[in-house]
Amino acid sequence: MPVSSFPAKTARLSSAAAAASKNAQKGLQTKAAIVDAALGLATHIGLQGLSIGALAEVMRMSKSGVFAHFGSREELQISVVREYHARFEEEVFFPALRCPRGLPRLQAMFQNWMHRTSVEIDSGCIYISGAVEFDDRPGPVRDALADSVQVWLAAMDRAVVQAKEAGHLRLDIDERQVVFEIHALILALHYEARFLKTPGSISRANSAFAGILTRYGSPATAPAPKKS
Amino acid sequence: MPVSSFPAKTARLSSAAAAASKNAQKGLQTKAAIVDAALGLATHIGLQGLSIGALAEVMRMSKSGVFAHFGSREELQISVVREYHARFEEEVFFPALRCPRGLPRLQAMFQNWMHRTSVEIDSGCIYISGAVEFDDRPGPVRDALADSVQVWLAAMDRAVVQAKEAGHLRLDIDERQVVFEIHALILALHYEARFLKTPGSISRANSAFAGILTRYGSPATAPAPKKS
DNA sequence: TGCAGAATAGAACGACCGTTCTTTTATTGC
DNA sequence: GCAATAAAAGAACGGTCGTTCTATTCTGCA
Repeated sequence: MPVSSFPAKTARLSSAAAAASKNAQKGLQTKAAIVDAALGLATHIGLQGLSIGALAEVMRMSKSGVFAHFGSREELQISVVREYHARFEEEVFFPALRCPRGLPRLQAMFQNWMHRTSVEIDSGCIYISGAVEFDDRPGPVRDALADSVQVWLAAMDRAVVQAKEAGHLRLDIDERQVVFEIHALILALHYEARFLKTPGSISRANSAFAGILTRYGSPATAPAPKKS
Repeated sequence: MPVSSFPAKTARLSSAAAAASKNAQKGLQTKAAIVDAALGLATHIGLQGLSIGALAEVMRMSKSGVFAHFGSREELQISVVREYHARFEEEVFFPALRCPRGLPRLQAMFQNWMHRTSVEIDSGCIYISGAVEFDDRPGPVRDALADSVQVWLAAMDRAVVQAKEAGHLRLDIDERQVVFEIHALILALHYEARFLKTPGSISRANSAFAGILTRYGSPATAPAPKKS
């Protein structure tokens, strides 16, 4: 069962689904290539820093040629957010679903998230940069960003609940609290490694996660060993 | 002295040194008022979003009138970072120094930090927005930002070491690890409260801090009670 | 009071921005 | 292969940006 049902209206249709349903017109694959390049730019310089002129230069196209695919800069930004969302799911969430419910899946989700964040130490993360850029700038871009993040955090919530149900985590804990603390580690890793360039941040995030599992782990179960 | 030749040196001289040496001329208090307004703007829209035109409008001055005080936009941004740093110290760090070393001071530092972050849920924090805006944009603004943050994190490090020396925290822990986890809570609070508008984030950060103290607290001492 | 020098205003610059409109080129269906 | 249509280019727009230059106003000291 996919994690997201809500953003799939029409624009999501035009990016992924339509490419498969109808015979792929030229324009759609060009648009996909533009979004891909735009995502590459936006991760480094942010959604606000993303300009159509710079994007056109990367694509070796004219500004108006790029622009025509989206109709507005805002729509371009939303397309980038959706593409990022899709890749995040593909890379972090879906593979973890193959692990059994409970602690194994929760650990897989964190490990995949960590792996992606580690890569993003060099490239940047638009869930983090976008949060800063749009935190008091209401509008559809902000909504797309916030919705994507909420979907992922809700998936983490469910994983924690399942770990409780499986007896892997204590029953009296608040799953939101656990997810808050895990989310905090990712944010700190990004901040300290990408901005401050503090060495050893990755292992600090990992050992803090182990600490969380120990603290919230079911007393029946042995404290989760760090394996693999 | 013309402001144009080497803006970085002359502008810095005219901000701090001249204020102490000569009696405060008119221009200096105007400059201070500009920096104050600039800080107010930058916390909301970021250091990148801060434009001289908008700042001039707020100050009811001409663009060139504002500009002349700094010589460059970059120098304006640096002045804002320095002002933010000074206020952060004044509000978070210095008051905590009146608490005795060890756990009380560490708790005071965290509480002051939390209080400031709680206010910044509405106004924004340039240590966080600046990190995103300048994380791969090298230069003096980035350096000023990173240095300020490092100074504060180093002060937190010292507080943890002192808490170990006082026997309040376990001796085998890495102080950097503790500070990493505390920093993480602040970042998550800012993210979830300011961007996602998740209710209850403040108390989640507080209870996570209590958990950190419990986990790293000296077994000799009773687990730190949540007081005040 | 008057004058040097600082502080501010005003206009203009080149550059880039998102967007619109028109024209040309490429692709598709028959 | 040709017409219909989609895709891309090109030029231009009004706007904002940081910055520069010159002119004006204000301030402090003799």
